Amino acid sequence: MTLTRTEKERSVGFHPLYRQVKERLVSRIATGAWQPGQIIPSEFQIADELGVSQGTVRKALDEMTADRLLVRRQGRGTFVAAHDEARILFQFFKLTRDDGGREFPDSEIVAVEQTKATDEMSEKLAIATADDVIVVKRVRSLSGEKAVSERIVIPAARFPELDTAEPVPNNLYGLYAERYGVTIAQATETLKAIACPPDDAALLGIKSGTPVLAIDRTGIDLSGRPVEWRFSLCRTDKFHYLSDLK
Amino acid sequence: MTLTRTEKERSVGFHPLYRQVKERLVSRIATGAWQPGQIIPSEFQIADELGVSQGTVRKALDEMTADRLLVRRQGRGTFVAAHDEARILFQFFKLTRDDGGREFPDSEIVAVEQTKATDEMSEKLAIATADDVIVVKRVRSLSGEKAVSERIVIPAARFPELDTAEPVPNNLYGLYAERYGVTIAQATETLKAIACPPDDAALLGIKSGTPVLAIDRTGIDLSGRPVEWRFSLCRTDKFHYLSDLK
DNA sequence: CAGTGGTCTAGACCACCAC
DNA sequence: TGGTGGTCTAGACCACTGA
Repeated sequence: MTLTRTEKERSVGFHPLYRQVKERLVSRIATGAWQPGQIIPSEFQIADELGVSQGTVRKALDEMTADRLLVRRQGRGTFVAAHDEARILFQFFKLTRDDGGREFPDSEIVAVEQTKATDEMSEKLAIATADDVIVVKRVRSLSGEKAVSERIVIPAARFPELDTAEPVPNNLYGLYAERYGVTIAQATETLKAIACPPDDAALLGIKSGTPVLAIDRTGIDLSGRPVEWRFSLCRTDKFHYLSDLK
Repeated sequence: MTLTRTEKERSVGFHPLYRQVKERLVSRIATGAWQPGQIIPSEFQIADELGVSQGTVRKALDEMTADRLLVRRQGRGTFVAAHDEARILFQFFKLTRDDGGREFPDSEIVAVEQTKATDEMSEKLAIATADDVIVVKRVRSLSGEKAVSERIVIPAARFPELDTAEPVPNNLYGLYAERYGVTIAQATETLKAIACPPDDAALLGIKSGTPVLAIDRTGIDLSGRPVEWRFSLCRTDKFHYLSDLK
């Protein structure tokens, strides 16, 4: 049995067994041993393998479910959460039509290029200045109406050939997960109201200077490292950003 | 023992024991039997009283802690969460200085009056048209700088004499909880970028038409009913709205 | 030191699903 | 009908707090 509480661990800092189990299981997702959508072994199988009780495994799985890393289905099993559109709509896409209808946005790619990171980019992504980055610019629509103009910056080292290998899909987080094994586990967004610059105004079909919602998002992976920097300008004349405070 | 699973309950719809326990304990907070900041009985005491095991009580308390209704302190006991400034700062006040410093805002009251609800107000608060409401207008500052101009609407029936009995405090949610036994458990916010109207611009000391962040918030109590409607205009030249996506 | 919450275990039974 | 997750229980022991 590898999972145990040694005297040293006990003295330095207390890490409950179920957290050690959780760390192990998270790393199985992070390394790709467990793929998105795949079923994982039953609680008893994991418990036997790690030499702990089923209740301890359950507590680890419960936390991972709360973190949206797993999906449990009674009677069927436990599955690695996929970055499908339904999940993204719920977790990451907060812009909604004013009538309340929620839908996954369409995307129209404006540009994809690989360049050297600016100081700002390298700081946001915690990489070295002038490291290669891939920059995607696109316009997103809701119900056929242009709603968002955004620029997405990702480190080229973690996403080789994303700019050339294929057309950039609508669901980027799904691509990150399936093709590159990178799971966006959480994100931090900073919101401001600004006057829309001319270039984005032209893309969105609105007048330059119109107030728009500026969203500055940093996407974080399973190990807590920043993976993506995204800057979005959103029309809010017919749409709004939804924030639930709980 | 009052908590048990009868044949009828079983056939109609399954409600696990720990949820029944939770409902009971939540209602103790809702009715004021347990006051904010007060310690509640130990897990074993509650278990004995309700005729269930300590593990079942624990699961109910765990959920209530996740809902921020309780605060657990190892070695000391479990306490009813108070609407103190630290909690509000974390849960409800999302506007932050651009340098990242978080602080509880000061308030300067502009007007307090009791009037008849407009159609919009009565819809937001789920009350009858022309029911009495209390309207508070105030300007809030961060680091001494005016940041928010807002209007708060609450039903007069649930907050008798709030407009006259005392000066309106900075921490409104604390007043709701302590004086009126109304706990704001969660809120829904809708965000838009708009051009600042002249009146609010004057209050904030900015030019009319400047893009500002408009926040439309509905505050919900423990039973899920809307209790407060709040409309805020926020300067975002030196501040930003923080949203964590998890 | 007593009392509280936190962890871990073991076992029983229920609800749900697929075969 | 067997296997999965979900609930409930009982008991042991650990970690933390305050008197």
